[in-house]
Amino acid sequence: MSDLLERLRGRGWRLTAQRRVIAEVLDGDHVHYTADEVHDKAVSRLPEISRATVYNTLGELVSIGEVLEVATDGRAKRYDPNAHRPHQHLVCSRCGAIRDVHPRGNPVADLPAEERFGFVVQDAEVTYRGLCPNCASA
Amino acid sequence: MSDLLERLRGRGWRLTAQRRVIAEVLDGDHVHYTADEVHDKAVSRLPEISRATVYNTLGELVSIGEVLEVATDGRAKRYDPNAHRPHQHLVCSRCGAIRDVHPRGNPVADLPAEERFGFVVQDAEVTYRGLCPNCASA
DNA sequence: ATCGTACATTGGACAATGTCTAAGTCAAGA
DNA sequence: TCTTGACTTAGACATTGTCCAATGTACGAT
Repeated sequence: MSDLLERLRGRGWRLTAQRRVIAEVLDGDHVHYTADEVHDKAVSRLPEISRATVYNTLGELVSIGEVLEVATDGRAKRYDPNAHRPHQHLVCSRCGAIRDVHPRGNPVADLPAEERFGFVVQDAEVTYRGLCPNCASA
Repeated sequence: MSDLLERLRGRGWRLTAQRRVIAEVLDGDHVHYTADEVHDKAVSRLPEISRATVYNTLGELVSIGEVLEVATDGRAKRYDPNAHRPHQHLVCSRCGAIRDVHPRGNPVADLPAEERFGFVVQDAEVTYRGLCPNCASA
């Protein structure tokens, strides 16, 4: 994620303190914060950053493909900085914990032509559900 | 869906006019309404039905497994009456149209043990994304 | 057939998440 | 350093969902 700011500058983005802080918050593996969580963490580094900026910036990062938007539970969307390497998600149905996972094979290939209804299928998003070690033992 | 009311009675549910109307609205294949869409359609048959009843009833139908809850886009959840036969969803990224589809194989089998992080994996939900015939030709 | 009661429904307040706008601020090129 | 257009801000507003106290009603018991 350290070079995200460089990539953004290459796209003509202005490098503001707000964008720097948001990029820092989104750094790491298995990071899947909601917009408000990103905002909370950003506020602790830059107290006057506004919710609107966080929403705007996340939306822009998603639309240029630097961040993935994940809707695992119909509640708030979560933002995943690991957009450069394809992966899927494993979610605990009890506590909501999320891990990035890499299944074998290509799910799109498993959809037969006669099940495509004339759609141009671009990709597939897989959400595995189960119980995390903590919740399974409780 | 015609026998849904019978199954509900078997579970000790009271058969109210409201529940009957909601069951009627949810009848059919490729039905994926949001709660408010269900409410709108129900209102046209039973004008005084309230939003709270629709939300309550949908929530109960989901918790007993008669209806599936689908979060395809992080907006409103959609409700799928085809809970008895396993299937996945194909969504148009442009207009949001949804079809039920039946891929080959079992996606859970494609997740290697070393990618499970100690989770007890119960099932997998696959969302195929692409363009529907209308949007693809436009 | 009617009655009593536990269950269902209602409306409206509230909560959570997300969007929009007008006005002020600032990064970066000239 | 100046200028300017992009960025940020605060807060109003929109959408989706939840909760609660008051009211209504389905259905077994009488």
